[in-house]
Amino acid sequence: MGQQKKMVDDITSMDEDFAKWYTDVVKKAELIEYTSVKGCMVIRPYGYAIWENIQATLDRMFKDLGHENVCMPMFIPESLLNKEKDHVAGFAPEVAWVTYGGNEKLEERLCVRPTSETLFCEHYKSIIQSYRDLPKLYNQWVSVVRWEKTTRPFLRSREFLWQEGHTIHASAEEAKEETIRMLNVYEDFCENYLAMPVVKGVKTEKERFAGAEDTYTIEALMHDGKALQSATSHYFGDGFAKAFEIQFADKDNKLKYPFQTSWGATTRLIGAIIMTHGDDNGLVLPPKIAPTQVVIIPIAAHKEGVLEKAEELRARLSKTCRVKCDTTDNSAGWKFAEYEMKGVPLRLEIGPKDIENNQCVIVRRDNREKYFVPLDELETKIPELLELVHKGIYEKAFNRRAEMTFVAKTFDELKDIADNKPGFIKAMWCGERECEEKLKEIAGVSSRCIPFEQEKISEKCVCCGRPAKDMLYWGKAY
RNA sequence: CGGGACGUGGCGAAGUUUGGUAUCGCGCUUGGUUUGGGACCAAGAUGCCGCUGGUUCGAGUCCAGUCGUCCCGACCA
Repeated sequence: MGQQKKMVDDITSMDEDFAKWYTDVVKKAELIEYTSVKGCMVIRPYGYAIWENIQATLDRMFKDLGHENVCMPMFIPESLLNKEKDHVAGFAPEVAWVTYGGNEKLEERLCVRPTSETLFCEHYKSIIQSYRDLPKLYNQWVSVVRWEKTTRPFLRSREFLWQEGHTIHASAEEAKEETIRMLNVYEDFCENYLAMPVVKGVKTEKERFAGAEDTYTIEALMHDGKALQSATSHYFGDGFAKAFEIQFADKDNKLKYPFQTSWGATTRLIGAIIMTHGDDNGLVLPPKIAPTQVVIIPIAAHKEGVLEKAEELRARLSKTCRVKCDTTDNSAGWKFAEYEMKGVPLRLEIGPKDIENNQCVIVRRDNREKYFVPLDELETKIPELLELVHKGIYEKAFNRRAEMTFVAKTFDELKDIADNKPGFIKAMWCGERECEEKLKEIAGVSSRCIPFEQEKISEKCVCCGRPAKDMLYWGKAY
């Protein structure tokens, strides 16, 4: 049997210190361990299993839309990184460089990829000649490195795992469609698999990805009222194609520049799950990505027949769900606390009394509701309960977001909300960068996105009073 | 990169002011009793006190440097 480590120290409560609560959960649920390199963490089996489930689901969604997986190198020569000037300006400050190979100093230093646009461009240039070669719908699952100054597990590490999709199309329209299609995939995934409501929209020019024409985002609201950008999708136009001289012969036999997109989601999603659903007892995992969906706890396991029954149920239920049976000799109470901390959606208790009545007790992680379930109904009841947990945590998150979303019509209102009420602020904006910067500087909020679902809150910009263009979500962000 | 806190068995801490035998709780090992909300008894094992140098008869403690971690800002997935 595995380790039987005891977690006697309580998790710091969220209200007391949210940041401490977060690191407590991350450590005590055994998701990560720190290493000797700042910002580089070990993702432990339980944490990695969550990522594998995220990965498996997204990968299937991508492939259903015709995307293919590839794998680019980890190194980018400096000259290649330098080709698109906005792009390099955006990333240069945070790249790690390789300057030696063995004992030899390299003639040209290599950066460890912070993102792979340049590599994809170089590759596309060499494989695309004709419109018949388009589109290419590529994706890769790799890690990237960004030398961040401040690091936090999952939310900001120097190396992180992600997928980056890179597509290239014959027309701008097709590329734009792809950008939105993938944004919708992320929204679908967050809401229906992670039970996490998101706001979908486009970034302002100031917040745009380096080298993109448009950056689309889904923004989620964490328990403490801070926003988290959970995935992005970029439309590049033909800017990269021009910088990298990618051209194709179209049907009319004229050389044209193709249009590109890129889109990504990272291990940050695990941080989002923790901070969206977690509570003072620890993690609460969305059933669809929980490594263990049901944990069986034998009660009075020394009594005759209990362990056998528990094991029999485990074998039976493994066809229905991801199930685990804890047969260690820790006390039942210890196990209850342990699996609550690990966020397992359902706990199944089976003891002598239950066996006598041919039933078991099932307890939901999200609200601790208790169900007595006849053993022969488990195959139907468990999927139902998992679905209820999914809906329960989605609704809780949705309602909390609604309670923490405020409307500001004037600068003073906005400042007051920003200072006193954590959450999203909806306010009108004139479109000027100056106002955006002023709100950041004076109220401490950044623009999260211009949501697709617009509301006309007022006619005037919340900052300068001039005629407003759009309604924006503002907030403090991770 | 600025401001703050910190580094002592696996984990969490005390000890540092005033230099003098390395402490406590948890975990771990063995045996026994327990088991429906973090059980108990007994016996054990585990320390380059972050690292380097200095002061001193003697340094976890004082001095200098260095590395790293966490939190709050600025920047970022």
